[in-house]
Amino acid sequence: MDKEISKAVINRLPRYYRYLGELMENKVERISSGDLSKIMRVTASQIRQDLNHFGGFGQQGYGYNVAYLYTEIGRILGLDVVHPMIIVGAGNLGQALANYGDFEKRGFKLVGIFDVNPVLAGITVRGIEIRMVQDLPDFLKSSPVDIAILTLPKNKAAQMADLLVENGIKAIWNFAHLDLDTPEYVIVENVHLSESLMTLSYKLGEYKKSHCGDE
Amino acid sequence: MDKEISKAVINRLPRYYRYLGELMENKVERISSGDLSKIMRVTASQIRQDLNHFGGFGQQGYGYNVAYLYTEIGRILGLDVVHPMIIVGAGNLGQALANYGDFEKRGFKLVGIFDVNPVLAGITVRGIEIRMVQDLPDFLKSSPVDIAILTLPKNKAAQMADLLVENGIKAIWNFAHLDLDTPEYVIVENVHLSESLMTLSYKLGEYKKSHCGDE
DNA sequence: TAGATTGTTAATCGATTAACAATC
DNA sequence: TAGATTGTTAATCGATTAACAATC
Repeated sequence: MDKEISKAVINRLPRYYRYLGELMENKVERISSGDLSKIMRVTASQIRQDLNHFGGFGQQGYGYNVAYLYTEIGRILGLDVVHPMIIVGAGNLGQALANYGDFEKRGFKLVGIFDVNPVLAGITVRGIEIRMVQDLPDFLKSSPVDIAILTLPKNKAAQMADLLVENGIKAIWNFAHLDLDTPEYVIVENVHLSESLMTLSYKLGEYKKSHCGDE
Repeated sequence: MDKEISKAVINRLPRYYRYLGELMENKVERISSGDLSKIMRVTASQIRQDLNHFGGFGQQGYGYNVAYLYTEIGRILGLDVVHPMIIVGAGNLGQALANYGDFEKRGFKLVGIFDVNPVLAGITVRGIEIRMVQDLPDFLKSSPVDIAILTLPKNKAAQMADLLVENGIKAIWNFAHLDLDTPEYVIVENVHLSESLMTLSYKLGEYKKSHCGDE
């Protein structure tokens, strides 16, 4: 059953899901890979190839049923299941993520917020009280948590990742600016914002070089 | 001079930069591609290949001078130049990014914050007053801005991108959950947080399948 | 000089695209 | 049935890795 699907394919799945959601909002019932390819600006071949990793969702001569495909991709992405999450690091970014309600719609349910800074203790964000990390081990014993969102500064993130793993966390959404050194079974998804911004900066430099006659 | 460097290489550059910065902090003066490959968990071949796209930074028999390579990569990434930025969308995420001081260290200087919500008018974030988007065209006429950070909700982001482009913005760091439809010369770097989280969710599902005997 | 390590070419691997037979 | 469009195999393209001659 397992053919080991490549990272490139997985990364495209949420984008398909987003576009299918939009098609549904626009009451589009069916779509061919050709039409979808025009909207998404990828090749029809890639769409068919990608989807077929997971099964034949389409029908020759007809195309794909939008609602059906949307549901199926949602299921593949695990959006049909509730994922309890905690945020570790209740700074600006942690609080911003806590306040972002859209995650909940997709089954990502925030169940706890933790920080190391006593000043934050007891403050409530979106109805959830900020706890101290000392309480984390006990909390994890009594509440199932699928995903830990790590929004602590770099210098505290490494040891916190260790603590999370020791206490049974299997998946970390890492916003700290370092690569976590976790056991291979732990799933880490990095969001390195500063690296994204540097990539943008690089392209800007290329653009300016080509448009201002420099070099 | 231009051999069109692939996106994969560009995306790795900031990571090299980060590791070299850490080596400098640890007073490491020189490093070989072999040693760096062990630390970064990539092949030495890839490191040499990547760096050689931009010139010969190393020396046979010696390796690479850490400080020199760090500076050079910084220059390639455009970190030796100040990039004035504005934030458009002063919600939780916009304010969190505004408060993140590390960008400034790398030359990314926040010069303005804008929103459409009058309630936010006049509130100051990190010394910068939130302005209304009506003032945006005038602001851009009088102040040079390299990068616009778009942290508005999806339904307002598309038209705001148009407005930004009309007023001369050439680069957008897009946090809105949609693909912007901008002219080809505009540089767009997307940070689709919900898609990153879905990817994590997918992997979690795979993990659970393989460990809980399901399917 | 001898040893180390780069820069660079060649080989491999994987991902994308094209093509088309199967079939709705 | 005829036309459309998928599922899937084959061809192409690009990126990664290996190898090694050049050279510090």
